[in-house]
Formats: sequence, structure tokens, C-alpha cells
Amino acid sequence: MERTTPRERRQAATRRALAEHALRLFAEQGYEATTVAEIADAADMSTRTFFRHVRDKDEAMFAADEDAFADVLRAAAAAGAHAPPLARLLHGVRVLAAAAGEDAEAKCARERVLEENPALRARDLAQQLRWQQQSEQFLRAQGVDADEASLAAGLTLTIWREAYRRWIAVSAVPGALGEFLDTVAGELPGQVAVPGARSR
Amino acid sequence: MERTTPRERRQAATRRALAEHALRLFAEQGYEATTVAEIADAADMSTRTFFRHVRDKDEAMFAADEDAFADVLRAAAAAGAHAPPLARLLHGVRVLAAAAGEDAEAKCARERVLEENPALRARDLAQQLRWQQQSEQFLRAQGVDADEASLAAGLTLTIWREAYRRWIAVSAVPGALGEFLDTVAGELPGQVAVPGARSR
DNA sequence: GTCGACATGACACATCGTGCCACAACGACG
DNA sequence: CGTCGTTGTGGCACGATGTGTCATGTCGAC
Repeated sequence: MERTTPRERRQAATRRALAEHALRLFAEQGYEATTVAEIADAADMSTRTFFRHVRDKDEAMFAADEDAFADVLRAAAAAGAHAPPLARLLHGVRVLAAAAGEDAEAKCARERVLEENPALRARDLAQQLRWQQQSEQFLRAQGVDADEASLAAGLTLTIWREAYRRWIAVSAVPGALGEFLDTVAGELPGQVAVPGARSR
Repeated sequence: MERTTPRERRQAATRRALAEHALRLFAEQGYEATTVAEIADAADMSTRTFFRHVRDKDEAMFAADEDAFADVLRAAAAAGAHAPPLARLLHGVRVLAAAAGEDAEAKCARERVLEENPALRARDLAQQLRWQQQSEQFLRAQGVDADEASLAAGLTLTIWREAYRRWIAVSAVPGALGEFLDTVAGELPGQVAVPGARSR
């Protein structure tokens, strides 16, 4: 059932507000030029309280994403254990694709900020790695072989990233991200068919 | 011909020394517990000079890796433009596998440090992304279609990471990394064959 | 109304990273 | 021989980040 307490809801709202203000300020005046005090001011809190809600300045921008991934695994579980591991995970990330389509403008702004700030890009990649590891654990919990689970999770992330890249390249046309996921997944066999294991 | 000036060689040596001391100190006493002053002391320089050789504390550990990737693209170019894009890049990363086999202990220590410090892990991922982008540009310069180049570069990185993970899992047995590369590449067709593009 | 758990603020503090100036080594040039 | 410019380095001050600690406020339970 997953009841959420008022306290949890209030904290989630605070994180969402922090993420919005951080993204806006970073986009407007740059990451380095924005101080923690400014973000905290925008969100009506002291800097000390700021650091109680997010670990550091970087995390302000990603604070809201933390909770977005549980839906992916829920959808993946709904795909059923009869499907191939990669297909299960792909079914899950379609949920993420639908959610991203909701606020395409924010995703573009976010991507511009990541582009210009290697530190934030690094943070983003680290978050994706955590998602990959959670996906791998999910598959293993469903009985998938360890190596196969790891590779499938890695491939899923690669497909997601490539589809996302193409989606941003076309200015995040609503709904197109899901189609790109299918397109990229369809290109995989052609990529891997020939080279393979030249086992000596 | 690529002649290196004495100045360049001296700076490279300094970066290598910084990387060794940083990795050792991070492994011994932890990343957070190690101050810039300690690393600088170990390398016989002031903190001010430390920041003239590396951008920040993180980069101290990665300072030596910067130059390692050119060899990969050289080897990839040697594979010839008749091979499929993925095969070309895989041929390149085998060079990296051979180099990594030289100092397996250092790679294990490094991996332990990365494991325990999300900030360093993030930095590592960002470096891998830069390599991926350079690989993509390399393929495009060879006439490969943009989307195909991007996907091939992403797949290569996924294969590398999975092979590297398995190599570390067996305590970096000398020479095994190259074999893992072939193994993982050989598993790809089985992973992608079935799920593919369920185009509606 | 009182109590306890929790959120917040204020202050001090260590550390990080940079701007600026000073000093030393070294070669070029008159 | 002396002066200049370049390069590498250290010292110092400073803004900014992030944390420990204590004090205050808020809110529900009783």
C-alpha cells in the first residue's frame, strides 16, 4: 500500500522546490556563479537547513529525481518473468520516457546545464550507475544469472542514453522519446551481429 | 613524430607522482580524511602548487590517466575502415586491456577507492564519457553515420565496463581482461536477439 | 499545559580552491 | 656584466563549501 506520512510528503516537496530553484539559477547565471546561499534564499531557508535536505550543492539539482526510479522497476516487474531480461528492463524505462515527456522544456534546460558543467554531468552519470546497479539487483532477485543481469542492465542504460541523446537533439519532441527507445533497441542486432567474439 | 619537450615530460612526471600519492593516501586513510595539504606534502610541493598541476582534489587521482586513451584510438585506426564500427573500437580497447594487466594491484586498489567514494566514482564515469565521445568522433571522422557511431561507442563502453567488472571480480588475474572482452562481446547477440523492436 | 520528537536557525570551524604578489632560476639580449 | 622576460614556485588573504554544536521553535500526544 505504501502509505506516505505527512512528514515524508513535506520533505519530498522541499526537495522538489530545491531542485526547481537550483536548476533555474544554474541555467540563468551558471553553476559556479550560483552560491548555496542564493539557492537557500530562493527556497526560503538558511544555508544550514539547505545542507540538511541535500548532501551538497550538486545534489540540489538532482534532489527530486531520487524517487523517480522506483516506478521503472515496478513496470519492469509487471512485464513478467517470462520475458527476456533486457525486454523486462526496457518495458520499465518506457515509464521514465513517458514521465520525461511531461516537461520537455525542463529536460532541455537541464541538459544544457549538464553540458556546461562537468561536475554536474559526473553527478548525473553516477546517478545513472546507481540505477543500473538497482536494475541488476532487480533481475537477480528474479532469478537471472548474475553476469547476464549485469550485462542486461548495462545495455538498457546504453539504449536509454542513446535514445535520450537523440530526443534532446530534436528538442525533446513530446512522445518521441518512447519511439527512439524502440528505434535504438531495433538497431542493436545489426550492431552486434558481425563483430562478436573473434575468440583467437 | 610527436617530440616531447623537457617541460612536458617533467609535468607528466609530476602528474604521475601526484596520482600515485593520491591513490595511496586515499586507500590508506580514505578520501575525505585526506587533505590536499597531505597529498602536496607527499609530493614535496605547496598546496598552491598542487592546484597548479591539478584542477581539484579529485583530479589528483586521475591526473596520470589523461594520456592513456590516445593509444586506443590509434589501435582502432589500425583495425582498418573495412571492419564494422563496433569491431574497430573493440580492437582499440584491447590495448587498454593489455596496459591494465601491467599493474593489476593498483587497479584493484583504485577500484576499492572508487567503490567507497561516490564523488570519485562520478569523476571516473565522467572520464569514461569523454572517452566515449572521443570514440564517437573518431568513427564519424572515418565516415560512419552519426547515430551509428554514437551507439557503437556506447556499446563499446558497456562491453568494457562489464568485462572490467568481471576482471575485478576475479582479482584482476593478469591477461584475463582481454578474454573477458571477447566473452562479453560474444554474449551480446544472445541478449539483443529476442526483445528488439516491438514496434507497436 | 507539559512533554518529547523533529525541523530550523545561528555561530564557529576546517577545508577547498583562487587571485594576487613576491621570489628564484634561467636564458636572451644589449 | 646587468637587465629583462619567462617559468615555476611559495605565501597570504579571501570567498565558498560543508559540518558540529547549541539554542529555539513547532507540532502532536497525553
